[in-house]
Amino acid sequence: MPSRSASRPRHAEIAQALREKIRSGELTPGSPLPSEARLTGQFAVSRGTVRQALAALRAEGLIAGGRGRVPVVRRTGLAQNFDQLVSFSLWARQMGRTPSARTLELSRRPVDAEAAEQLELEPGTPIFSYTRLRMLDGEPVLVERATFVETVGRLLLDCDLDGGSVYEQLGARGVELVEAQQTIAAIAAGGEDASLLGVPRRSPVLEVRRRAMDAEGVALEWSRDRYRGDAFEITIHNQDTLPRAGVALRSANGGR
Amino acid sequence: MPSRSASRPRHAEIAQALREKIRSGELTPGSPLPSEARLTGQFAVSRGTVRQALAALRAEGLIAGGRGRVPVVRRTGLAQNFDQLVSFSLWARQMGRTPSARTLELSRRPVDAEAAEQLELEPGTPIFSYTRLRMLDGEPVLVERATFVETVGRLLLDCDLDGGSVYEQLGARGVELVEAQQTIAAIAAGGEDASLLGVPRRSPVLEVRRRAMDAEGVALEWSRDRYRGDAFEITIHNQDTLPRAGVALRSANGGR
DNA sequence: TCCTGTAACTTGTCTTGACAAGTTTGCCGA
DNA sequence: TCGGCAAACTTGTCAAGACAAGTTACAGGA
Repeated sequence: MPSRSASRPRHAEIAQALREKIRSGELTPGSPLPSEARLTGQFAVSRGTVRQALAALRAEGLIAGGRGRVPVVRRTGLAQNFDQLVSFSLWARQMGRTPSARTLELSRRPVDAEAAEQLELEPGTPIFSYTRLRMLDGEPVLVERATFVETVGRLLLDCDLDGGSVYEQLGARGVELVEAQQTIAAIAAGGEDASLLGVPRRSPVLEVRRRAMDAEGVALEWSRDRYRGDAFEITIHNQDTLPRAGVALRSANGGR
Repeated sequence: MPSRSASRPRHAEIAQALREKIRSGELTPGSPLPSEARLTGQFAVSRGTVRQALAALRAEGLIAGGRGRVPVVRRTGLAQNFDQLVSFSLWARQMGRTPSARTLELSRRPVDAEAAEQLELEPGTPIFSYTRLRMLDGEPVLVERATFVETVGRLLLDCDLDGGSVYEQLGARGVELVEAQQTIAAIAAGGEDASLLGVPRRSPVLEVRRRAMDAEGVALEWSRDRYRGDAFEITIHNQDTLPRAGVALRSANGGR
């Protein structure tokens, strides 16, 4: 009977309210949440709605609990979002390092076989691709070879590739990448990568291949990033029986 | 297959049934699932139960959908549960390969400095550790150096280290690891690892350091796994703005 | 032919009610 | 004081129903 027309779903509001209580410190790790029955009263909703909100927090790993056990705060969730996960710039700034970039190439060309398969394009379809050398405090650490479908890639021409985060700039132009599949491998540095990164040939390099998609699951980007093996690690956090994980890049020698 | 028909929640059974239809190819990526109403009839449950099952598949990224839009299969999913994620044996069997193991060492000794920090133990506390060489179809691909806290490690003496999955065997003895933090790095193979894996020295190797915890978040295991770089990759799937990811090991040259 | 509006269908949200299964609490007896 | 047992409490599971909001299909008119 409540109008609630333009507002968000009730369960989302409740989840957000609880999230903020956790983030603000009102609920510290280890402290118990109110029981479902109490929350039902506090928010004046049915138990199903409360449970929907709690399920969201549980999926984020913010709370733990079980049958007969009142939910307990696990950690004060530091909001990791997609940008942070795949954006070198955002990550570096958050770590207190200074990121920079040098674009080595930006072109529009027919898609090659591999990218065609990953982006689900017909062979020969035009795409945009660039190669960038990324640096931390002036030291080269990453060679980035990205490929974008034409509709998105066209926007790259208006972006400052050597400036801020490409994802950020694309986001400002209405391109939202919200899902990605990434594959991590250890390879030996080839001649070009070795000289760009300033390491000996055949040094171990961390290769991350990324296929990024929009909300509909349409692949828009296909990239190969190559990190100096002596400078980078990738950490994965996963919990429960479900394969969900928080992923964070971490510099191996620098900040700990 | 374990009995499983005993008293598993109905929604879990439905989710599993749908998962298998997807994995078996009966439902291919792009094809629509039956509507909730139809599933309600097929499984003779209420709509809430069906939705609970679909929510699980959605969290795993297997299906997509939205209001008024019938769910659609996204991909034939791999990684399913924590065991698969960290258990070489389970993963290999599911991929149709034959895993085997050779235990090189198993000992009880005082904890070293690094493991003490990871396991949050006092320096000098006794722990159990082992080194295993893992093989796929007889070919060595992984050197595993694991450290367990004493209460868990003691159980290793009753386990068949060269037989099935250690996690499976520990699970049967009441030790449930449900959370892990893993760090992935590319390093050069040292002399010992190189000869064990049968690759040249300084070959690229994928190192996975793992800190595994029980439901209360207490660290029970600290391990360093080293995979042949030419044989293994790790794939991460993450979606939404939330840091959830499906993680699946995948053989680079062999399987698939 | 093209477009538009409506009806049917589908999923999202929310409620109420019930029982099962596990945990916590506190009382009582030894 | 200690141990065990039972009641109270809590979460997990499931049902049935109702309405809102979005999508699809189709008939009919311009």
